[in-house]
Amino acid sequence: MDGDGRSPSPVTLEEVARRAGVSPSTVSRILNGTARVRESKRKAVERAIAELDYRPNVIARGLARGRTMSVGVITQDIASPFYNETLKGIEDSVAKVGYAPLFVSGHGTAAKEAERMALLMARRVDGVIVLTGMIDDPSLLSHAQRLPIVVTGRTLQGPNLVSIHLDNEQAGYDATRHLLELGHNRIAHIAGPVLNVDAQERLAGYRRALTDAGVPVDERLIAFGDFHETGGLLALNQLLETRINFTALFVANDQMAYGARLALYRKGIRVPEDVSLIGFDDLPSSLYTTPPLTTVRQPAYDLGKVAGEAILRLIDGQSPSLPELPLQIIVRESTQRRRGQSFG
Amino acid sequence: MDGDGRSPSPVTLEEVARRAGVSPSTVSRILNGTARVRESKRKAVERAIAELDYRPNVIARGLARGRTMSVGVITQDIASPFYNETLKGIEDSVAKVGYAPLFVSGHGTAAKEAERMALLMARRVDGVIVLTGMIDDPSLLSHAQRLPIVVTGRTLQGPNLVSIHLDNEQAGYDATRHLLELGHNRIAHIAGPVLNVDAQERLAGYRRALTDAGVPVDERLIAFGDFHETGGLLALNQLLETRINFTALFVANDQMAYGARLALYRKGIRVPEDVSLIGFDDLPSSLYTTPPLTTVRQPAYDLGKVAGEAILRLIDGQSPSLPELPLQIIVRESTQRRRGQSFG
DNA sequence: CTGTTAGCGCTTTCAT
DNA sequence: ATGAAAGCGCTAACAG
Repeated sequence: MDGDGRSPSPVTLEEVARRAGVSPSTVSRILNGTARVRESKRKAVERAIAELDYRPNVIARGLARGRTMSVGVITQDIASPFYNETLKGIEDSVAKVGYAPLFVSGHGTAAKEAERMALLMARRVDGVIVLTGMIDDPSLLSHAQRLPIVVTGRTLQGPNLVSIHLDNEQAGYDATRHLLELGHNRIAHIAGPVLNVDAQERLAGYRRALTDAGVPVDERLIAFGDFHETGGLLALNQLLETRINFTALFVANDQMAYGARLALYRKGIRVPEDVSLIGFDDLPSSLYTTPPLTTVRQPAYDLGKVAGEAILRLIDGQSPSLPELPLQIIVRESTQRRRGQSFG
Repeated sequence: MDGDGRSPSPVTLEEVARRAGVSPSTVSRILNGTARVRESKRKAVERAIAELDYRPNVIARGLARGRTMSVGVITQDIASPFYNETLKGIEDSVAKVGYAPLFVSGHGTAAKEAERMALLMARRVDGVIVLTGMIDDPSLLSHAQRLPIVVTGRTLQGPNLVSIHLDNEQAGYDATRHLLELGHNRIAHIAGPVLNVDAQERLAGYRRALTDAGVPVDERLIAFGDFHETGGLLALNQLLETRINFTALFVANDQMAYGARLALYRKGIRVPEDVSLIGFDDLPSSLYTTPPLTTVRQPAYDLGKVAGEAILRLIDGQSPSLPELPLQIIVRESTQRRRGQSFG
């Protein structure tokens, strides 16, 4: 067999026009609501469209209008459990007005991201959303000269560019504070990649909360991971090796928290009886870990929705209004009051 | 502020031609390697391209060639933890030859999928990959008359269409068999949605394994869920309510297994000491549950890779060769030998 | 080997 | 209100 039985050439606008006995421009006008058209012609055209099952060619339209009705989305990894919700939010918001998102993986390196950006520009996307990329600010600003950009996970202003930033520092502070309020004062932290801005901010919040509470920051209680499960597991083992005691643990994202939780399980250390554990992100499955994970909820879906709406406005030449996106602690069962002497 | 500082109109092929002192066709030929061109001209064109930082307009090219260099991908939910790996596989395989995937969510309903399919066709994608859709076979076959299609999760043959099917029945059999071999004979099953083919097959495998082993199938030991965590939790509670004893549990996917695992945890039923638990999919996080989950590994990434390669071949008018994609049991720590009298 | 000439399917002046 | 014509950026015969 030789799989061929290709398309009986799709119907074109011209055929519709011919069939309806009008000119192509009239059909176009009706399709786009560009101008008033006599009712009789409109009817005829609509009939022709239905009979022929005509579907406008979005590509051709894009060429003619200079708009492709598509937006690029650069992610670190399209398979990341966190960003998937965001992608969904983007899809939902842009699809509503006929836009299609083009998702590409940046693989977490600035070089790859630059390459992907070029690819998106070659496809003439009308705008691009960069989800916490590694690409540097100046490059972003320069790309913004050619097309609208919205970027998450950093604060950056510029013509044709908006950034959506969540207050990770404050959330890191709150997470740590939650632990402090439960009476813990030996609180370890598994941070994310050193170069990751979100990770840096969460760590800063952790330090500030400790300092504010008069608890000295013990650097030996801080380990670093890669934002993946393995990283959390490794970091926890490292923490354990230092033989420094701690009764609570703040992990910079849920994936690493899962890894840490397993490492704890292996050592027979119970959660939350022996150590309280708080994560960050609130992945869908964090509600179903044993015990369900206390964590900082990131509005992943809403983030996507807001980013999608923002890029649409930018494409429209308007300046988007960015609603506040709160980070919120979700207390579940992996944290509890410290047994023995209480804090403060 | 009014975000506008739009693109200084991208360089076109014609400008390159002018600058290099050749005709547009020559530039095109060089770009596409369509014909031999004198070395001197090639050099001149290459210089012009570099100087102008020219990027071919993929859209215009698509219009002219009748190929858009993009493939559509219909998923149930682009945020599903299972299919994300698959999407990545698709992206990796098609991006290699300059193709871009267009991911759209079918929301698990035939109607939505049909709408998405129309959308993809309006964008003139060169082919589409349907990941276990709800859309019926005849519709699929009919769409295949207009463009190549590869579909997963069902067996279907046709011109311009190939299906990639994994042997879920056998895997369901193997999973149950694993439990039987550990000495269990009161084995419950949480199945997926009744209308889902994969779910049906896994259930059939479960029945066959039991029957083959001379263990009567007890319908009260079978509950149904929605393939999400909640569904697993609910189904397990339902199972518990019937007060029928079981010492092992085969759950039709990992997400529901997580839910069931939490329900067990809440009742103080230990895994694997009191009940052995085996899931299906091998989601990345199943390696990090407590205890790590025994499950059936689905080659999600490879599935995407194979699907991507297949659609490319189909687009090329060739018939793809489909490698076997094995489903394999991964024994971890959530299953163990039944205590007390052993089976057989 | 290379330039000229038509389109690809649609939108958009510009007339009428 | 509507048709004719030009053009979006590129490719692909068709002639040389």
